[in-house]
Amino acid sequence: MDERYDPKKIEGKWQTHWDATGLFKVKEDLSKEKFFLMEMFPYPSGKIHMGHVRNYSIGDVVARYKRMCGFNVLHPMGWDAFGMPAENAAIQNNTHPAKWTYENIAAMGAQLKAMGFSYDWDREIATCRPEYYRWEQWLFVKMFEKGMVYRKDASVNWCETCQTVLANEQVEQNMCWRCGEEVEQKKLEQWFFKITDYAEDLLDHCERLPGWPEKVVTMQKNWIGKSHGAEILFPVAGSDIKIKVFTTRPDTLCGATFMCLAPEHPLVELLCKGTPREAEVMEFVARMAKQEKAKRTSEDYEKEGVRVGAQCINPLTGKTMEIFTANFALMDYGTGAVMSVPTHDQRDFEFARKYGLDMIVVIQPEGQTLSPETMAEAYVEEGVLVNSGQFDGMPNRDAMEAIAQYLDENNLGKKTVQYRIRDWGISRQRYWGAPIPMIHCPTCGIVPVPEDQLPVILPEDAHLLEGGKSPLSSLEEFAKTTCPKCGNENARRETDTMDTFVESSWYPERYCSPHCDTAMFDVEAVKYWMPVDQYIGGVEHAVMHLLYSRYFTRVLNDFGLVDFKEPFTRLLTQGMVCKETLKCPEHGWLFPQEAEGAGDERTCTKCGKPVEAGRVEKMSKSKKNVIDPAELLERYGADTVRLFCLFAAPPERDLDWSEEGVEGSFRFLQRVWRMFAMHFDAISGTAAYTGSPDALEGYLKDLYKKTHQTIKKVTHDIDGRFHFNTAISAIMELVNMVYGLDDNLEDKKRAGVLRAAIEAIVLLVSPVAPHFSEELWSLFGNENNVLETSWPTYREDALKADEVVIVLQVNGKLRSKLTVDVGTGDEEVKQMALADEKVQKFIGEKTIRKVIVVKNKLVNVVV
RNA sequence: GCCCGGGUGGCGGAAUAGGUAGACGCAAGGGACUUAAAAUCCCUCGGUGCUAGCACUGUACGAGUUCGAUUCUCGUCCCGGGCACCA
Repeated sequence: MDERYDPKKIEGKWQTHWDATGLFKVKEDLSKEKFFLMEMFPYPSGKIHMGHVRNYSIGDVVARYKRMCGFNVLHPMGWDAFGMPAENAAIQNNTHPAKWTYENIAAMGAQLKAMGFSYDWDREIATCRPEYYRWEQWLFVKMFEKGMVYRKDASVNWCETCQTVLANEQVEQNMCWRCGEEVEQKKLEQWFFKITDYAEDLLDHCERLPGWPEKVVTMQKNWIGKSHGAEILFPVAGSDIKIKVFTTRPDTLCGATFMCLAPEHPLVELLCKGTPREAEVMEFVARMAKQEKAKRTSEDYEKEGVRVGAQCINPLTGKTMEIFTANFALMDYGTGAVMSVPTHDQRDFEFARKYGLDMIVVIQPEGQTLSPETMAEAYVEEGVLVNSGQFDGMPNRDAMEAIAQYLDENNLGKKTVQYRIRDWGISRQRYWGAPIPMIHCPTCGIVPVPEDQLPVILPEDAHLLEGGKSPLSSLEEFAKTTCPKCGNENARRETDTMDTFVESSWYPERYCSPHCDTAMFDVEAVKYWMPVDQYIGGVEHAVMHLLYSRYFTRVLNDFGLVDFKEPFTRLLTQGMVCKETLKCPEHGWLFPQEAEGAGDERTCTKCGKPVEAGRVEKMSKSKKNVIDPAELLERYGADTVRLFCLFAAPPERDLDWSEEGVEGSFRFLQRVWRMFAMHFDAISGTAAYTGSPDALEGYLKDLYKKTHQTIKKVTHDIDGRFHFNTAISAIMELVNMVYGLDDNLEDKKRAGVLRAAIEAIVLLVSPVAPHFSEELWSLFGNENNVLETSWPTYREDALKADEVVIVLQVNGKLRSKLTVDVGTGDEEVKQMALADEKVQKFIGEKTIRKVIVVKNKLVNVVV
């Protein structure tokens, strides 16, 4: 064998071999226990980045480990292939989104193969292919027929730069999540999925996701945002109109002294119409429509409102309340109307002070008397009701229930719950997405495309328009159609496409039978494989993608297509890949090669100014701190890159990139290779020793035990815990021990024990460095692949040590150590401890008050 | 503001039913091999003090529980993330 480990000589060879023998292909096999492992599929942006490498390296370790443990492992990969970057790139490079996308898929697929990931590539999917989105359209029609999809004219988030509508989740700090442009409001006819119908179920099952990180579950719960309260009707003075409000504090009802309506509330216009206030109110409404969302996020946000010129009646006290329209009242939460209780709500308090409105205290804290004149802020704590008629004296917690019940009995309101989550707006005014399979007929209205006419294929000959606007509406060959119901020839297709989160909401199911052309998926295959046993991806998808997937699974469940509700049993969210940044006071972010010198002394090559070593931050092009996996692959090979990604940090934590660390990982593989080569002749003709440790002695006995202890540790670290860094550490320790081999060539069992240790090392490291292990494994003369070999097992009798070190403490401080046989009696150990010279010294003249003995661990003498 | 995480050597990180703090790796220093270098192998490596073997001290900071606390409790500070006019 070669003296040196050269990844170039072995990685390509084994990749070809694995591919040719179909090693990674799987099919349903009822005789085996299944394990469905998925990593989040990538957007085909051009080439893979370190985030992908880390994510997929983690996944591949689990896949290979589970496979060796005897599981039938489904480990697929695909492409989240629709989306805006393709359009942007197409406009920029004068190409077509499809061409750009398919080329990227080919390039990135080759890179993933070069990483040696064990995907069943026969199951590869790309969401932009009609074979895929066809079934999404099919489901859309089914959902439409069942009333799970609807269309409404809605005020939506509009990004002028991207010329498209954004979902609430795609708006961050009122900026577009992709381009950073400020988001405006625009009214458009939109398609919505009724995800709110499932709000309660989605929330409820949050408690039943024990395999998910708590953080993600919490974020989902916050997003759904359930609050308990009551709906209350307030009659408008001198009219039949009643204003419905939602409140979480029905106990404060008697303190409600005014009412605030959202500017978009239909009653605002109705109530002010024909009054002297009309002009001012409508001016306010128009102003709010323009700036409301932008104002919401500004720091120096000011509560403001105008009187609409009408009053309503507090249903409990009969008092007249002024009606306002105010900027902080939101039309899309609750009922768009707020009963304002200035004494017990800080926002209402400020509003009332500003406009000089009445305040009535209705909750009195124990041992204190609040009065509206002297209050500096709203009282929001617990207390007892006052000024509330029949409810006076009642603790406010009880009053919530009592008042709600009273309202219900008198038809004035009812107990209810509200959710923060809104229906999922899926319409996108974009080209590169799945067409919404609907037809607008002048006579029949909205008509779904019949099943036998699906898929509605996205025309690939469309010319993209400057500014990113969708060309579909102006593409007559596409838009013009006949109504499938009445044959009207002036019907037009829906030209909006679907949010790309729709595609990723059901791709696990598709992986189970990716070539099924008679249905969304083969129900039996899904029954076998689903749900996904382990899903791995970035925490940035904690809300949107994961929530939508959970929702879609429920929809499929309602259609009887799947028999489960939760798609992902276990979830691992891995941390980001970060690297040091460099900043020049004049030239901003610098590439590493733009700085000269070392450490804190570096200077900018352009201006000579001292370079500030910035913080370690997530790799990004703009900060010029990215590492291209392709270069690493070329220099070190896939196994080293994989090893470093797994060794440098536990998966859920951020990983700090270190060039020296990669170098160290490479050195480790080199070291193992050398160890193997060094002992190869001595052990190649021998079988690994598998007997009892008691038949061995000295170093060989220790090495044998260390081997089995390592197998146990690595197994436990990988299985469920995912602490690959400590697993690798353990293997390194074993390797170090083999290096410390004392050359007692006389011992006949030497070769066998050595072989046992080295075989274990090769197998244990194989999920991390598969090509490397495969090569060494084959040098042993094995015919089968490592992946077809069983994961090593350990002997219980080889785990326990013969002797243990007992820590001797005096008053809790370490003073000495003692080596005794395992299982030495407490009393004997205690006597040995007391007789210890150093212990004696620290006891000195003092009296022994107590001696604590912990078996096989320590003795603590208290004086 | 509210809700979650997290603060351990020069660095990445180990160790928690409370029981030797710093595994493993990186960086650094020393030695061996070599004509030399690279590569490799071995050793040292939290801080302070000296009589060089010890002693003291040390897991963000301050208290507490305990024979014993990185681990449990309370308070403070800092960092990261999520939510935030949600009625």
